[in-house]
Amino acid sequence: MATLKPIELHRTGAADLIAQALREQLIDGELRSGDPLREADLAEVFDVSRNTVREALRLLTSDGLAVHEVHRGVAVKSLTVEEVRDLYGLRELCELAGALHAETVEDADLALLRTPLDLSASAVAAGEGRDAMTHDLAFHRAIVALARNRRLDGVFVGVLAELRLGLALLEPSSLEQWPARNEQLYARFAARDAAGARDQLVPYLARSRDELIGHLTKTGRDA
Amino acid sequence: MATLKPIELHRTGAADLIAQALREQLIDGELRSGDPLREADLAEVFDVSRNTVREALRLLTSDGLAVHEVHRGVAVKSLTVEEVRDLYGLRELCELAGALHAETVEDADLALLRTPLDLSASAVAAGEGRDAMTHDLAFHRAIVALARNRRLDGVFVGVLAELRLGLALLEPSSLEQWPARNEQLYARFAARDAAGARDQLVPYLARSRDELIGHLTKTGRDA
DNA sequence: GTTCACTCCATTGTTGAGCAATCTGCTAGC
DNA sequence: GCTAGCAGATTGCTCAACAATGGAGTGAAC
Repeated sequence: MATLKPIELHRTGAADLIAQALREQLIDGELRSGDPLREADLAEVFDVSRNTVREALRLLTSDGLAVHEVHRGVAVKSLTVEEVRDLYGLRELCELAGALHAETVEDADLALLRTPLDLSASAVAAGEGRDAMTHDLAFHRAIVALARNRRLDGVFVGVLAELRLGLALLEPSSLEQWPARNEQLYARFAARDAAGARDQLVPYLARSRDELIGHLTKTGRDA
Repeated sequence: MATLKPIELHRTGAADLIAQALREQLIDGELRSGDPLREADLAEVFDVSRNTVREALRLLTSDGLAVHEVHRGVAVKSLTVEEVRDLYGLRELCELAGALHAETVEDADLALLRTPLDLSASAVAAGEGRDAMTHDLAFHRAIVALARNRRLDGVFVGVLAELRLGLALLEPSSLEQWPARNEQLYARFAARDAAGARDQLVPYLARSRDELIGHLTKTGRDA
């Protein structure tokens, strides 16, 4: 028998499913920063036992999406300005690592950059803020993936998930400028111009960071 | 009353304590890669309930120190060659980010580099392999800390913990060359020479990586 | 002798109830 | 107004149970 299915079946238990469901709600901004995640409530909502909920919450906290204080329970994480700065610093590191490989990018890689870009642009056009952001971030994930380092990809995914906690609260209008900027960035990759990509990326991220920080300091202490 | 204690008491529950205890055993190499972590056994050893053990194991797996397969339980992670390569890639990124700040390093920072260096050297001289490695890695953590990005520090700590899974199996004799190389690296920082630090660091890490990979491929498939 | 099917057992997945510890908000007393 | 202390709510952890699954062993069929 040939090795028919090298793919992992990826079966998951209830705790993982619940953690995933919560992750999506966090990312969508349905749960606001600071909201408490009460075990009993969640147990009832998802119709599982409290123990299972606890496991799910442990997963979320080690993702950095929630914080856990002993005897006070778990709450949706609030990003401080400091943390946003650090996250963007790390994000820059990841994306620059990908941009380094712009010189040797292959056509197949280029296609992987192109697809989310188009999806993001049409989502913006359609006013679908959530999808627009999802695809925009997928574009950036594709950039990081150029480094061909899975661990790096994992770090980046974590960074984005946490950033999205804050990004979800931005005005939808903020998204409108993204497609054009992403397009410029893409052009540098298509031209195999690593230095150009780098020079494009750094101010791009700085602007995005400052926009988020500005929003945080405006609407309240943290978010 | 003045703000007497701004420091967080950092109280921990049983699950965290157990996770920490296991982490230390993993780092010490007392638990070999692939060893199963059976819930019932651990519950008895630590004298806690199985549920608490489960929570601790969840923490370990999300640290990347253990792997979890549904209905098959948790086992100490085995590093593949591929993963070691990725981990070192990420490690390089982190340390280079720190090295970038060599230009502006302050005397206080320099002291933070110096201390673990000396400790490591004397541990090597005393033949204390485990301590030598601990302090050696603390030196590198201090390098990364120069970037003043806590999130980056966190990533780096995770990378090192995972790497240590494999490093623990190296021959003690491998450590003997480290102090001299660390000393050279330190000299570059003391001279505020970022480019020099960079040029020192990259081959340093490459050697370390290849040593570990060589050991892995020699002693068995993975470790 | 190999292979397949079946059974049995160890282990994990999840539940539900229960109790101690701790936090929080409220009330009573000064 | 302030503090002490008293519920009520919530978390931390335990215990016992049972279902689901995986793996090892057994034995029959080829």
